Amino acid sequence: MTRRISKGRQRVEMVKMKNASNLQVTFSKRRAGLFKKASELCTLCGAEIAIVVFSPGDKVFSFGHPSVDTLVERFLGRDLPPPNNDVHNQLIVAHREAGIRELNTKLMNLEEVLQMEKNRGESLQEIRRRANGQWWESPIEELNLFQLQHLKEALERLEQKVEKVAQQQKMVNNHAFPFHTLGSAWTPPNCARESSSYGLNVGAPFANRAIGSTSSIVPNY
Amino acid sequence: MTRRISKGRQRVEMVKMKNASNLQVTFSKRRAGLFKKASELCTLCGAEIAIVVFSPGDKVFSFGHPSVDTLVERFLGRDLPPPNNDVHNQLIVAHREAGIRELNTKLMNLEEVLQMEKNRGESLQEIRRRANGQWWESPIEELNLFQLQHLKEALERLEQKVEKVAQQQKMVNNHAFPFHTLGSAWTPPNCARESSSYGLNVGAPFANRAIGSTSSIVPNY
DNA sequence: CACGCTATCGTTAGCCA
DNA sequence: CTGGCTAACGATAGCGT
Repeated sequence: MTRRISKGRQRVEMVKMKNASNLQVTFSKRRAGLFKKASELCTLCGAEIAIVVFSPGDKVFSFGHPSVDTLVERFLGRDLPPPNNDVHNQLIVAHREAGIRELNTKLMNLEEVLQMEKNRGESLQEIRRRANGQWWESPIEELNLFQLQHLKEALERLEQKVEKVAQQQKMVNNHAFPFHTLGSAWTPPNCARESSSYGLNVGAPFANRAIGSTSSIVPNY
Repeated sequence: MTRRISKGRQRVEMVKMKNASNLQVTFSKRRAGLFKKASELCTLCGAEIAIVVFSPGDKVFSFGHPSVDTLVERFLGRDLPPPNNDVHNQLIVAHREAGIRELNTKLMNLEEVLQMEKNRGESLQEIRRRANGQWWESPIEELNLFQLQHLKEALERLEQKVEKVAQQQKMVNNHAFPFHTLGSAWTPPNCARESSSYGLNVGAPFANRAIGSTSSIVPNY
């Protein structure tokens, strides 16, 4: 402390942005911040938000609540009735009349984690897709296996994490858990969705299982 | 000041969220903050971001750089080559080697304004669309005229604003203005784009002119 | 390289107009 | 309801590890 006493680094007007690697770090951090903000807005106000980010290196990251596709489709004109309106109303009502903001905050944290995993998974998929033209047609079963092992590990860790916090929630809350938000952001591992979901129409093997590992699977090349 | 001295409102763990109207205000403010963050991320790191927000009242707001549709289409698998890569590289290079962060900051402010106008326009369009089922088939030419007058006024004000700041930029910068970002966020008034752009496929008359007025056109019913 | 720390800022809830 | 103000809080750039 007191390393740079008063007007230390001072972020002059905004940041210094030294070089490329620094820019990459900034990008990652700010992207995380953006997704966190979006998550907060979702949970706090009951909004539905989809975000798609293309990094300068053309990697893709996305945030979606309840899902990017759903919202994009709605945005593209399909006026399908506001999907889970009942659930949403429940959510908002719960927000208004119950005093369980602590639950809310913790839920936000949870969803934040889930989103980050989600986006990691997506970028993994996207990176692999972009890395070599049509990798899914070549013999990469080993690689798949290797990464799938990491994926499985990550999923298990994540599941434990979720379970743990969920248990704590149960402890705190006397009634049934009023928030159904997790269900929309989290697709169970054995749930088979149609293949036109996340990175889609590339025919990617483990498409639309938008969950990734906690680290080291997605390099930032 | 000193009204709530030490632990005044204290935002206990996070916000109080008294009632519905308060929630609405919070939603608006935080949405603005989210878009600002996105804009910053775009300009700072040269990322391309699309955001679609559905409010609890099912109003739609969107942020897109360069445009929501472009990014959504790219996200939906069309692997069209990174569009204006040259321009983007110029941007990044300029960011790295030139010390014109002041320009950058001002540009961010400009883009922020532009985005807000953009989103106002979109939500206007969306609201009118949702308000009565198929309003574009009824005789609303007067209304259109009325709103178009406001729109025109707003556009002119905005244009002056942009021109003014652009002039200032020219004054500051000895070289050619290196940022081409505005061109992508701003579609000139007389530019005719195809009708499948913003709110699209609803056949809305002034669709995809995603610029709105500065205020009072979009009610928040 | 990714994560933790911290001073420094940006963001925002609550008001008020 | 939009915009401004202020205190409090959150986000984050830089740096260690």
